[in-house]
Amino acid sequence: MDRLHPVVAGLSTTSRASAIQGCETCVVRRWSLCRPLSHDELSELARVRTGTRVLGPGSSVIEGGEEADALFVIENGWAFSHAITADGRRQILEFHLPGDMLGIEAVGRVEAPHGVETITEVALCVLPRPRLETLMRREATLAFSFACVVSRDRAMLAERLASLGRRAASARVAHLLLELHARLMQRGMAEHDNCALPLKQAHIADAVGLTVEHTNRALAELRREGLATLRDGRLTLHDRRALIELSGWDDAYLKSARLP
Amino acid sequence: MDRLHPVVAGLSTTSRASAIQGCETCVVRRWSLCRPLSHDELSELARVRTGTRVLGPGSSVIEGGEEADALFVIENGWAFSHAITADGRRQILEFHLPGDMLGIEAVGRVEAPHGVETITEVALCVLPRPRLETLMRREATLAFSFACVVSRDRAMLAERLASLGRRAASARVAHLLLELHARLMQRGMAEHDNCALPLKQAHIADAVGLTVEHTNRALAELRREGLATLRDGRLTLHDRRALIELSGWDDAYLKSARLP
DNA sequence: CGACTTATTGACAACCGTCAAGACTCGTGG
DNA sequence: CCACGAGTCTTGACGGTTGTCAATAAGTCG
Repeated sequence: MDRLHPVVAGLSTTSRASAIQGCETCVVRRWSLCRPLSHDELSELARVRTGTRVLGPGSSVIEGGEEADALFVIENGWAFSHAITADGRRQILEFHLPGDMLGIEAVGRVEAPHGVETITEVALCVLPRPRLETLMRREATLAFSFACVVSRDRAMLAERLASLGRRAASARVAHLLLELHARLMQRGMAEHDNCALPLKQAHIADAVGLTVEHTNRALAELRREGLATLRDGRLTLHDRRALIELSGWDDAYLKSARLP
Repeated sequence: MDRLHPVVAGLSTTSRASAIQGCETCVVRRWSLCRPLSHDELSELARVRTGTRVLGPGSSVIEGGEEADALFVIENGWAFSHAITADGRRQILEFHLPGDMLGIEAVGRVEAPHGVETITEVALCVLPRPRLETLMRREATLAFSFACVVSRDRAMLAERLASLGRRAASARVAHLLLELHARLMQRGMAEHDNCALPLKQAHIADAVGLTVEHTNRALAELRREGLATLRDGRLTLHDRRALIELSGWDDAYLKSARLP
C-alpha cells in the first residue's frame, strides 16, 4: 500500500480552480452538511472553500497524529478512516462516500486522531479549518448542521461497535454490506439489489475486525447460502430478508431525520 | 435489572428546583459543553434548563428507539449508553461521567438510537431538546461547542472500536481501565494509581465485547501479573507502564484540546 | 514472461464462549 | 442469632469460532 504524502498526491492530478463555482449546484449538497443552509450562508461557505482537490486511489488524505489544517467534503469517490494499533494492525473505522465529511474528528483539537485514505480516485471539496471554524462560530445554522453530521457519524460508529462486540463473523460482514448498500441507495448510487463496491476483502476484514482469510470464508458462506455475492467490485444482494435476519440489521440509525 | 420508567424513577427522589441556581457555579462546568460559554450565553442556557433530576441506580434515562425529549448533563454519578442486538445481547457503547452529556446521539433525529441507564445514583441537569436546539440555532458558540463535544465523544467510540476489532481480551480490558482512570483523573476523581470504579464485571464484559466469564479470567490475569486489581468497587493500577504496553494505550484521543 | 496483488482453500492451534458448579457477599425474614 | 435466597464473582472442562501458517490459483501490470 503506497502512502503518498497528501500534498504530493494532491499535486499529481491537482486542484482545478472550481472554487469559483457556487455551492448551490453542488451534486452532493443533498447529503452533506450544506443541505439546510440558506442562500446567504451557502455563499459564505463558498468563500471558505479553496477549491477541489483530486487524489488518486490509495493516497493519504489525513495523516493520523498530524495536524489537520483542513476539512473535506467528498464530491466523488470512496475513502476510509482508520486507526493503527500499537502492534501495527489496522482498524477501519468508517467508509466515506460522496457527501460525507472527512476530518470532523479533528474539530476542537489540534491533531487528527485518525488517518484517512482514499480507495478510489477521490475529488474533495477543501475547507481550511481555521476559516471554517471561524465561520461556524459566527453562523449558528452551520455549526448546528455540523453537529448533526457528527452526531449521525457517531451513531454509525456505535452501530459498528455493537456489531464487533456482539455478532459472529458472517453476521458482521452481512451487516456491513447492508449498511454500505443502504447508504449508496440514499445517494442514488445503487440498484435495489446490487451496487458497485470497490472494496478489497482486506478492507472488509479491517472494518469488521477479522482476518482476511476468515472474511473470505464468511463471504463464501454468504455466497453458498445464496444471500449475497461480492465479485469484481460489485455487490449483489440475493436474499435481503435473510441477510437482515442473519445480521440483525435495522436502518434506523442511518436516517438523519429532520435537519433544520 | 429493574427498569423504571425515567419519569417514575425521577419522581422517586425528585427534581429539586435548582433551575434558579445559575450555571456559572456549576461544579461540572469545566468538563462540559458549558466551558467556553460567555456570561450572557450561560444565562441563556440557564433559562433552557428545567432543573435537576435525580435517578436511582439501575434506572433508565433514555429508552432506545423512543422519542428523546431532553438532553442531560451529568452533575453527579455514573451512567452508560448501550445498544441491544436483535438476539437480546447488550453492547455498552460508552460510560458517562460527571460533566458528560447524555442524548447527544438524538440530536438531528426524532428517536434516540440507543438507551442510557444509570449505574450509581445520578443527578442530571435537564435540557429540553426543543428549547436547547432553538438556542443552538441562534447561538453559534453553543452549537460549535456542542459539535466539539460530540466530536470528542466520537473519538472515544472510535478508540473502543479499534480495541474490539484488533486487541485480545486482556488488552481490551486493560485499555478500558486505563481510559476510565484517565477520564476520572481529568475530573479530579482519581488518585494517580487508583480510583473508585462502581462497575460490575458484567458492565466491563458488555463494554469490551466479552462474556462475563472471560472478562473475569482477563481481570484475574491482570491481577496475577501484578498489573491492576479491581475489587470492591475500587481500581488499583499497580504497573501503569505494563498496562500501557499491553493495551497500546495512548491518551491523545481524550485531550479535547482547545475549545474556543 | 515474470513480479505482484488479490482471492481461495486446508490443516492446525489458540482464543474465547458455553455450560456447570461452587464460593462469597449481602439483605431479608424467621 | 441463624437460615435462606439473590446477586456477583470465580473456576474448570469442553467445544466452537477464529487466527495463523502455508500453499495454490487467478488476475494485473510491467
